Amino acid sequence: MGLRERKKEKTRLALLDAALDLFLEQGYDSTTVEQIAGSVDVSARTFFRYFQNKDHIPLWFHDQGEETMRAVMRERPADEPPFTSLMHALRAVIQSMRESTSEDGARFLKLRRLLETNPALVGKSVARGSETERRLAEDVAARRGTDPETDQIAHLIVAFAMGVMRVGFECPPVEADSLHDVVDRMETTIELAENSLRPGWDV
Amino acid sequence: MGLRERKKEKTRLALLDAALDLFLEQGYDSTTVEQIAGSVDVSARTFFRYFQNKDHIPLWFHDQGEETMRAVMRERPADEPPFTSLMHALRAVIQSMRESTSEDGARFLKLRRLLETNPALVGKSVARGSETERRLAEDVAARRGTDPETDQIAHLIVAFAMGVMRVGFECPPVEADSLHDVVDRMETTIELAENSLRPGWDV
DNA sequence: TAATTTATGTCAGGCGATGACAGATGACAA
DNA sequence: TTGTCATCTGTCATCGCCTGACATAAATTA
Repeated sequence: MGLRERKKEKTRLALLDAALDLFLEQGYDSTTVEQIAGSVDVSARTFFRYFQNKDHIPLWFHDQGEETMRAVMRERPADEPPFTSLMHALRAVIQSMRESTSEDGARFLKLRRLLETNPALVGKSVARGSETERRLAEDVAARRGTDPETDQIAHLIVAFAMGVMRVGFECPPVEADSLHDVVDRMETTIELAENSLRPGWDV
Repeated sequence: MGLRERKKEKTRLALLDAALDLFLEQGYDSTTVEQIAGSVDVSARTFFRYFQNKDHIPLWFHDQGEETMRAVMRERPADEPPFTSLMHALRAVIQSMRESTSEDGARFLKLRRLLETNPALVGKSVARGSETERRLAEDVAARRGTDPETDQIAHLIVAFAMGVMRVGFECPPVEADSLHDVVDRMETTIELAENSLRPGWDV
């Protein structure tokens, strides 16, 4: 990895951390992009070269999560019920969080604190999830050998799975959460969901 | 109803219709608030007195839907399983659509066409739904006599119900959809969901 | 070292959104 | 009808997000 790439990665993380800290200090809305960029000695224009827009700061982990989930989905056996595969994918996401560096873990916890104090951001996070949902529905439909446009069951499977994910991450909104707690709770939520569904509903 | 109120309602609908038509003609992003306001002979500032922001145009039906759902939820018997009540509430929403004026019906169909051509708007629509979801979860928790902050099942019930709603409304994205088709499909989706869940899961 | 690629800063500008103020318009009572 | 009051509206100024265009500086490659 050349100097150029290392510098870029460094700047990206610096912007991310500066933004998260500023958001938590003085609120999301009252923090301007100029402030974020300024505290890393970078122009505002450059900020937008690293993040598509201001919202992408609190949503950057979504991209990681989606990538992980889809990768796992491709690896699961083709004859496994899709919802089961999705739950495995979910477990993989939290597993990768468990194995993440302490810096990434800290970022995630900051993010959670940010989302708890700012419901509007939860909405934006969910909005981003809807794109993920569409892509996952395509994956599921492909596995089921159906048309992703018309296969309601495929969409329902994914919608339920993402619902499980959201509930696991967001509820209950513990104040001083540890990464470990989040992970454990997700496991609980998954079991709850699996017990709620009729066996074989997603074949 | 005085002249003042009638005028306001007229302006609101005029803005709504003008906006929807412009969005469909030239795209959501390339339509400015100034254009919308201009085509109704109103200042841009006034637009923002009728709609909180540009996004509220495609999301105005959400408010109606949420109101209907929560009203139905309050009327359902307290000992009915919450998910069942939510499905009744969903049916009430589409029933109210069935009974709506032809103008309102036309607006809804325009909206659907708009959402189909603009995935980003689906995201924003879902984002708005997340607030609804939180409020509904509080209602469900209240009925279950639990703490809405910690009752994961309440959140899961609502998350599943809203998933059913989204799938019913959005999938499949029929080109020239009639209001009747949308309504029928929602009924199918509801039955699909009810058959997927284990009886008594939501008590 | 020279040539090429890529990242950054600066500048100008559009668009969404809000506060403040003044003028127009409908509501209402004398 | 008239005058008062509440409310709606337009104008203006301003902020913040975001983008395109261009020049400069830095890293890569030959």
